[in-house]
Amino acid sequence: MRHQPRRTMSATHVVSPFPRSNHRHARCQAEALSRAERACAKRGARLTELRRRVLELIWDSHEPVKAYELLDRLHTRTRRAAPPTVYRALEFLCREGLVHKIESLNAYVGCGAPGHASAAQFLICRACGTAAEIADAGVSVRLGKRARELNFVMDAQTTEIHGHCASCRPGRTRKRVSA
Amino acid sequence: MRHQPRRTMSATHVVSPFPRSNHRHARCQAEALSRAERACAKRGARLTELRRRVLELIWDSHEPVKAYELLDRLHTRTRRAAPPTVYRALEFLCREGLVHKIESLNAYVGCGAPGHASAAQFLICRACGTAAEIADAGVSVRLGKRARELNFVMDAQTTEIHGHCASCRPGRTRKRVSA
DNA sequence: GGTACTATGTTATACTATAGCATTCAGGCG
DNA sequence: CGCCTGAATGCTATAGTATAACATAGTACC
Repeated sequence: MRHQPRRTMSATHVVSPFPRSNHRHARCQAEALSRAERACAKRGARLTELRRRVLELIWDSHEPVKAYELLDRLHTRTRRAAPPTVYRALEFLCREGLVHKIESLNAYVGCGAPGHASAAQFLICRACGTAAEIADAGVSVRLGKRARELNFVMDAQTTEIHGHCASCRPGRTRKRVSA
Repeated sequence: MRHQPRRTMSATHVVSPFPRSNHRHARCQAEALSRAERACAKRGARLTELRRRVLELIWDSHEPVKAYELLDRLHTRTRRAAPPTVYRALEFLCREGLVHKIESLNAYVGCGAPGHASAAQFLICRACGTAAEIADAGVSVRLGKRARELNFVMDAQTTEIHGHCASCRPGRTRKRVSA
């Protein structure tokens, strides 16, 4: 679990920020994998070679990836993977909280804070495709309150925000972050 | 636009409540259609016979409907509709704010308050499938604030909550609402 | 009536996801 | 060790969701 340095503890964590153009993505990806290793070890979940490879492919960038793109990139010299292969790996990774599905895109993105208690919200740039993950407890608590008022028992929430990130604001020269 | 009677004006509207088992759905549906007629008339949008029929089918219940279910129900004695027919109608209805797509279900549900300014949130019951729509300005404003902190320009937000509605709470005899 | 535009029809196909069954692999246990 | 069991993967087929591209028909406006 990674915390941003903040002056005061707040209810909002930026779990996965929009990466700076100069960020060392290799390190970012390696850290994600090692967090995943540790999380699985702790829980006795089996992060097999295949699952690890899929997770690594997902962390190749900060853009949500389609299942069939993963499939294409999974092939070895000898053989080509079939859809259930990747969907099963994705199911595992989502179940273990290592990956989130972005429903509005039918795509998958690595979770910046596996094991994080509260619900996540995503900001997705229409221009560069990058997704940032935040965890604003205020939002989830408030949604929980609204649900309770309707006698609704909430067990999952999905919040996805589309728009333009700082690097892709209209009027700015589009500065696509490579990873 | 329909407001619930409330003691105090609040930032949260229940746009489409979970219907009571005794609610007169025919009236509910008719009102939705007439709201749609008026909204389109005001904006000069053409609510054609086909589009109206699709909207009516969507309002046959408070459960989000799949595009292919609509397709099945659209057939006339003579001919069967093709996918683009229904997808185009759905595109229009969504564009005009008469229908919302529930991304996590790939399904479509009527909007209880076309023309409503702020973003909507949905509560969807896993048991009976019914979806309620609320518009909690607090949630959307807060998300907007979070976005701004990241220099993100938001232009759409999706919030979907899954769980169990009052009629389907565990321990209660499941009381499925017909419409 | 002609023209431009919008809407619908139609065929084909792309994209997303799962069912069902065979095979392989890892770990527990006699 | 060899057997058993359950989990993981391989594999084929198919279900489910959505759009491209082009033809035709309806509508509005002059």
